[in-house]
Amino acid sequence: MSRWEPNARGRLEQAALELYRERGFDQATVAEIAERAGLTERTFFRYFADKREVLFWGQGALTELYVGAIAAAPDSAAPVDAVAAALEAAAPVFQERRELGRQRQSVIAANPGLQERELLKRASLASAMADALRKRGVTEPAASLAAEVGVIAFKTAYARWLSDPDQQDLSRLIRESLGELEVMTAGRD
Amino acid sequence: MSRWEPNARGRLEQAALELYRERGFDQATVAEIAERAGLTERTFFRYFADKREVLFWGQGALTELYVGAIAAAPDSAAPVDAVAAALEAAAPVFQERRELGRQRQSVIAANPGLQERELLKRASLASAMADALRKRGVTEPAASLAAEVGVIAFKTAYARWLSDPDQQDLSRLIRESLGELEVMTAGRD
DNA sequence: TACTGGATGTCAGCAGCTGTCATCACCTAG
DNA sequence: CTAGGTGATGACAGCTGCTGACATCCAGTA
Repeated sequence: MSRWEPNARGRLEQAALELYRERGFDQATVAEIAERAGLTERTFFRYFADKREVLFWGQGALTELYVGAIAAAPDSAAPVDAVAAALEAAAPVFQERRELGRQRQSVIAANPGLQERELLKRASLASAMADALRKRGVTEPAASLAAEVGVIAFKTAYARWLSDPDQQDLSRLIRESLGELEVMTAGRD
Repeated sequence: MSRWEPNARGRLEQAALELYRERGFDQATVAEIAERAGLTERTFFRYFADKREVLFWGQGALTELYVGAIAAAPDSAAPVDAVAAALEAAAPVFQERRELGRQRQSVIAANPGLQERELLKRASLASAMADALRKRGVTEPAASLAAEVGVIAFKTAYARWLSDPDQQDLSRLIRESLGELEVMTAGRD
């Protein structure tokens, strides 16, 4: 394995996920990850801002997908419906990598630091979707609230979809979660 | 300032907030904080799990307040209403320390690491409230969704209350946010 | 006075992360 | 074919957050 092997980032991602699963996030050192990928610790930090980020890289591209879908929603769509359309547009990306998703989630679930990072990613997704809604003319606080509600619905649906092997259709679960939220908040005085 | 001055934790909290504001979170070292408080770095880490936690200590007691209020809500109250009652029950705690809240938030807003920690605290609050709802017989996913919705409403209301000096009544803002959420999710098909 | 327990100090050490500079592979112009 | 340029990687030094282990100190109590 000489210098300049292709796909350094991918090798680092894979090595990290493996080591985090084998010995736990805290017990795996960055030096070990880099070694397994045939690189040095310094190079790891050139690709990823920190030891956690290696599990979350790719969120950026996903965010663009959500934002694009919101922008593409028909003018007549209510804020929550535009968000719902975006969530469903992104669903296939997850459907294609269910097993990888499961592995990632089990690692994250075992470490509070990783949960923090995931929450931050979710928050910045909500913020990006709120931006996209504002560009459609939605005012605050409706834009932010719609985005946050969407993120909650997705989170709930995704967790159910990952944990129940019988569930096939992530989009359906997303719609169901949004429906439950509607029932929930309705009928107050 | 000899050993055994009282209120070590309080001195550390104050010194930390001061230093974080003076030079930024990253530039302030734990050794400096401890020195300003008349203690050592090692002692800092006996009181706080890490450098961030010093800004969030006290959440535990607050959580008990929320949970207690949910448990005390009348049996007839819907899940969201029990949560709303809890949020309003805790509001006075914040009303009493508006200026401290502002300072804390400005420090947190300037540092992603601190935002992560705040999100984690919020998530664990939501989780505790969902637990409390389940003890009232609320089933999933209604319990979790109601708790999450409540946290969003509080966050929104608190931000508005902090940033607008004209706003006096945090409870009123909380009710308004919940109302907006209701309008938001209503009327979908 | 002696003893005990909890709080604090001291010291050593690892691991995450960063700045800096050298080195290497590849590309292109001449 | 060679010289230089460019971007990726390595090597090294250093700071800081955080932890374990053990010593030390103060306050109360028998």
